[in-house]
Amino acid sequence: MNKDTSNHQTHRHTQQREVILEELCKLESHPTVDELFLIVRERQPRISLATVYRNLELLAEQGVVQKLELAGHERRFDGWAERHTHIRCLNCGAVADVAIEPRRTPLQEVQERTDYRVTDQHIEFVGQCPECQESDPAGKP
Amino acid sequence: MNKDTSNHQTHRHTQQREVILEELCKLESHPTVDELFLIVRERQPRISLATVYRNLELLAEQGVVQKLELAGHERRFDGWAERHTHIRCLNCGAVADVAIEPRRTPLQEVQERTDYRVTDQHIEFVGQCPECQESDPAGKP
DNA sequence: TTGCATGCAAATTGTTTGCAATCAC
DNA sequence: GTGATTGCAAACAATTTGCATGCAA
Repeated sequence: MNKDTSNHQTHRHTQQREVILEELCKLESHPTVDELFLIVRERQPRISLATVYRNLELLAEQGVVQKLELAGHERRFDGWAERHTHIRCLNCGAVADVAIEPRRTPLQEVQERTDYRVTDQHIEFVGQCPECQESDPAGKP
Repeated sequence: MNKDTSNHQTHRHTQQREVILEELCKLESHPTVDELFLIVRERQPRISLATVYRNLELLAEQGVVQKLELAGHERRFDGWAERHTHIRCLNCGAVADVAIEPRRTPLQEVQERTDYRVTDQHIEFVGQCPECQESDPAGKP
């Protein structure tokens, strides 16, 4: 949990990390870790699932890719690192991008902008509660 | 996945179900299943975690309570069944309500309305993708 | 040569399921 | 009585971790 503020980590450039990033960026499908693992394994047959997890987390921490933690579903990753809005299909679970600013997000507006039949939205804000701010006035935990 | 349209289920009125609902409604904390289990167990010492899961799912299906599936976190339940916006603390994980209409949800607006230090938002829409709509023109799966 | 990164397997966590016993109707 | 519901334990799925080995710098 404790991040060094002076961010001079020695991250090595490994085959595995490169292939994972490359394959993720090729996709528009916002794959799950397992899906990406299967794809990467075609180029790196000895790679392990744990390595894919570890590298995706690391790349997300660096802001190179984006981690999507969708309501009640497995983690997915997005080669497009900028925060943007997603839409998930109730039936097949597919996740797609929605071209909409997060500032105004009415359900109907999304409906108009996609070919989805939009039925629900999950909106959650994250921050520091008043109690936690007191015990940590600085900011980052 | 197949719901009978004519909704004449024979739901029995059990002690367990009653206590679960009662204790959930007493709380404003949006407890996890496990948290609620511990509370309920004080009144029903022999109750099992599986029963709490089963009943909460059932009550949520009936629209009596609300199931919260928060980005990347354990399931939580809310005795207030109407859909509304939540905010979660980065540090302690506590989930609170935000008095704001889901229609307009800018991060700053939430910031103004709560004592949180708001740092992020997760917005996800759910619906049926075009492909799934074709194979199921009716609506509900 | 040094220590970060990997592969593998085992551990964890949250949730679901099978099944015999129980209890509401 | 009958079938929905329970408790229990085992199964499951997604993710994480420990550790000896490997490989980039």
